[in-house]
Amino acid sequence: MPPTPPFQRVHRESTASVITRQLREGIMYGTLAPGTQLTESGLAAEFGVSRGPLREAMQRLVQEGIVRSEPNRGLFVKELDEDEIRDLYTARAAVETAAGRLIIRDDDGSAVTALRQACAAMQSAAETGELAALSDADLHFHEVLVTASGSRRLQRMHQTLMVETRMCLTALQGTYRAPEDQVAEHRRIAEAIAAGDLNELLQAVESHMYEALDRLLSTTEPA
Amino acid sequence: MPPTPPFQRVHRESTASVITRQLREGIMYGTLAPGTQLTESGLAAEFGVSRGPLREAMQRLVQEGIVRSEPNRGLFVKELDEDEIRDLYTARAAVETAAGRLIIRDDDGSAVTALRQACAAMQSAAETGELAALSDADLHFHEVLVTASGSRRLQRMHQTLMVETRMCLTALQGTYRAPEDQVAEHRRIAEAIAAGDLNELLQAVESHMYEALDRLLSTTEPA
DNA sequence: CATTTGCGGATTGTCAACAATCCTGCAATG
DNA sequence: CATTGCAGGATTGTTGACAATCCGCAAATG
Repeated sequence: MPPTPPFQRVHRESTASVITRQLREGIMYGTLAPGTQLTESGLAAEFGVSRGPLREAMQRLVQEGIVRSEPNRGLFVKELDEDEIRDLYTARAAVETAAGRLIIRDDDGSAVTALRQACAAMQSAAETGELAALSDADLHFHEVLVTASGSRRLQRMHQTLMVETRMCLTALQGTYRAPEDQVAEHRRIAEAIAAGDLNELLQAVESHMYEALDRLLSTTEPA
Repeated sequence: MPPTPPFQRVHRESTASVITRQLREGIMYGTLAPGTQLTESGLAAEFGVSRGPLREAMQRLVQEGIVRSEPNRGLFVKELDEDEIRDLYTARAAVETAAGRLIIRDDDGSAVTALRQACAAMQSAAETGELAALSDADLHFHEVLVTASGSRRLQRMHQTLMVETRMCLTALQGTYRAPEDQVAEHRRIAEAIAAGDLNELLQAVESHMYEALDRLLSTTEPA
């Protein structure tokens, strides 16, 4: 065989994958509001494909949990009530805590560097006052955290959870808070990991999620 | 409306769901060995359905991560190499630890009772020497643990992980160890939760997973 | 007037056939 | 002898059409 062929394998994305991704983004950023019915024939026409591939994409989204299927009725964008949001952040705490533990156990220093960089990015976004950028940097931090753990399964789980998180943020735009605090919370997580302090990590993640939850649910209708 | 109609709502399971479940079980218990190709036409004929529903079932399994899809080539039962197994148990530790934490935080006592019952079931299976029953009771314990946490997302994640766990156990039948130790490890987890001792819980789960991993990987080809 | 009953429209569920793609083996070629 | 080109067979990818199911609404009924 040729010694280290410098080409990367071509991989054409399947139609269903493309559709899945597009729909997912639409749901994430609110183009497809929660509760919206996703009619197969309509969407198939929009994407310019048959109903077959589209149905496959739907199956994936259903299995991901961001689309709800009512048999013989239709598919709907899942709505997140208060309990669901609570559960979402519980699950996030679980995954991100585990990721932090793995980093503490295995890291050679690169993970901590990446986390501090992510914090710095948040910091500069906070200073310039760009809230959209700050929000992106926020999510990016958590992505870095879980990616750096090296666990594919944690990454997969987290990806799904982040889609739902983005759904929440999109639905409730305008829940501002002091950007400095926001940065500080993340820095606390990063430094807990850097210090290898497990208990501090647990508390940092938990309180971070609790803060976010509190912020989200206070704006929701209290009914 | 009639006062409390004594009938429960009928809900027919979709064909894709039935097929998904059957295939999943087949994979779990080794009827479909890792690496096996799952040909659509063949399976469709076996199930007596068209390829449409079967493809949908496949999509679900792919998204669950227990079936691998090679475009234009086919679908294959996913094989678990050493790193995958390590990652699997890492993820399990993450989920079950989180479940335990939730129980410590929220439980009214019923969860602890259920866990102790599960331990008792293991104990009696260990005493009578029925290894199959012991294995079932083992898995049942972990199911109870996560179910009692009350988090739907943790449950969903765990379900997938347990399918893969069962795959491992099926593939490597005959990795025996002292049943008493096996029971003891679970009891340690249950009692850590009962005592509300977080650090003990973390260590109990971690060492339990580490034991299981060690047992699994020692029998694998060391290549 | 309240309840039931049947119809119309729309959507999902299923199917069988067609097109595109890929692997296998063999023969042709240098 | 290694490589290339080319059918043959098989499998997946896609499509459009048909059947089954469900909802909403209006007419019929007591």
